[in-house]
Amino acid sequence: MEEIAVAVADDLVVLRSLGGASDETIDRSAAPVRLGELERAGARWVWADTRELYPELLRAGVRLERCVDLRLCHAILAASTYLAEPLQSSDTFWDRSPAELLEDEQPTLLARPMERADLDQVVAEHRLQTAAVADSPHRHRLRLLLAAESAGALIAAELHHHGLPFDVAVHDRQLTELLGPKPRFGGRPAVLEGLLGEIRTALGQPGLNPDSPPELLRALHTVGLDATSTRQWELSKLDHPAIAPLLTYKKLSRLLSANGWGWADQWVRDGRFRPEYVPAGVVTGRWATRGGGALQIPKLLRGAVTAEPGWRLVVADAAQLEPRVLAAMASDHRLARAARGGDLYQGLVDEGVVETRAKAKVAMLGALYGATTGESGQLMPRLIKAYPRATGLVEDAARAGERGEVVTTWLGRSSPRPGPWWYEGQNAASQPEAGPTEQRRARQQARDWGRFTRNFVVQGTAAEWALCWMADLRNRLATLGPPDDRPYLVYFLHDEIIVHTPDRLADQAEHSVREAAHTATRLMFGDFEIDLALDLATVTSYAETEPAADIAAELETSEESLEPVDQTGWSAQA
DNA sequence: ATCCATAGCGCC
DNA sequence: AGGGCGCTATGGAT
Repeated sequence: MEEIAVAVADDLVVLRSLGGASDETIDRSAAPVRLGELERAGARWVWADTRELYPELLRAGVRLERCVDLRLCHAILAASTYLAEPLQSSDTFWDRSPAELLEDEQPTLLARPMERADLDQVVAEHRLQTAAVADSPHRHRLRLLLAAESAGALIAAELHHHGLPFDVAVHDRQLTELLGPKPRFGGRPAVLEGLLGEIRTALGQPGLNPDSPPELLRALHTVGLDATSTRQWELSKLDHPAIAPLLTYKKLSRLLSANGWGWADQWVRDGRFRPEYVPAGVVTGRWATRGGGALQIPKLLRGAVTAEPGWRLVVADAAQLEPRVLAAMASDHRLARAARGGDLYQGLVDEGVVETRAKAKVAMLGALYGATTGESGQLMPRLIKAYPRATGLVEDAARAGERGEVVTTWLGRSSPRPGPWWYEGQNAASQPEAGPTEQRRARQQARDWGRFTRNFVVQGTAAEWALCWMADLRNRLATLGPPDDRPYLVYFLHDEIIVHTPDRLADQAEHSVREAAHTATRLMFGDFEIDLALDLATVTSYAETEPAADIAAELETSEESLEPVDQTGWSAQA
């Protein structure tokens, strides 16, 4: 496989085969054709930032199979405790994280062009990274992580390029059903207007604006309700005729402002919702998104996500991904046994750890998030007794965070350190003259950071699994059908994917989704027996998955066949 | 007019 | 008094 370094200037693209030496300079407009040729000859692309060039290649119909996104990889390697020596670039160009760069890109008047690396910088950084990884005691894990991260960069661009099929007519119908018809000249829809009247009457405040929390709070006080906030869960405990319409109003008003007609006008074009995906936009390695709030499409509106005629949606999510990943990380065979089958929480009940599924869920999430009080905190001792290895792993991560240390995911993404103020606070509190307030605050801050690091290792490793899953899936799908008529990814959200597939290939797409999950599990955890169960459905509308998934989670356990999987094409295996 | 922090709620 | 986000409206500050 030939590695080709790529640097982008304004109108030019420079290529250098890392096996040879001579550069090739082409017009940017010629890049799709030239890169397409080299791609077919088996190139792997090495560049500073996938976003520099890949979107326009996609627009020109060129899909690439493999790349190294040096900036994303640098961010990992600059922090990873898996490196024997910290990555030392003398070139500060690479110090700027992807997230930082995105800040710059905010659509302002001063929109600066993206900072660019030249070809020598690209080649030097690639050498540096390759050498650093080769020296690492965990080189296999790091190579897998970097391959997955880079594949993610390609996938993110492709997801944006394709967009999620979204039917604005269905969306309009749903909104109309819930809110009343779209107001023709602005203003509130009829249903909201009606609720507003009820609220104002019940509270005796004809001019009340319930969208203003302080104003609403004052109004509640005047009718003798002593609420301390206007949060849903607090309001719902109050007994007053205004409460019911108020809660409905808040829900619908939220829906209107976040995902109403205006939202659809702004974000849906030509039947596709195209958020921008930001790989590693979250410190744990999860992706972020920009635009349209793609991380929070309300379940209420998922019916508007529909396959095109002759196509279907394969919707899959990894059930209870985080506790399963934790079991594998900790080699906790007993937790892995509870995870066998579709429902890990039910597994805890069957193993006699807790009495009900609901308790199992609360206890497990409490362990992952660091709950100390309430029902979850009460259940912790039983969880610790039953699963000392799994709980021990997250406890260790929490303790490390409380000491201000760095923790690292399974494949090698390390946590940031708290800011200087955090260490100063800890230091001050440990002095003999420190006051009780000072000490209490420092302990609080230590525990807060511990909860972050506790969750970091699990959330981050789950994100790695999801990346491996998607990367392998992408390659499998690329082998099905001709380019214009084959399944492709259209959505990703932490542990859930949607594939848009021609009807006739739906079965193969489903199969690929399962196989990719097995591959991801095997690549990350080798022979450790852990079942990463998928909830999977082929549907016409995204909404069809919801009730089924809920019922399945409550009542059933689905069996997964563990078939052997073959070689993967995207990861750097040793 | 524009920036910023906060409250609140949606998702995992 | 549970981890991670994005987004909107509000209201005070500039």
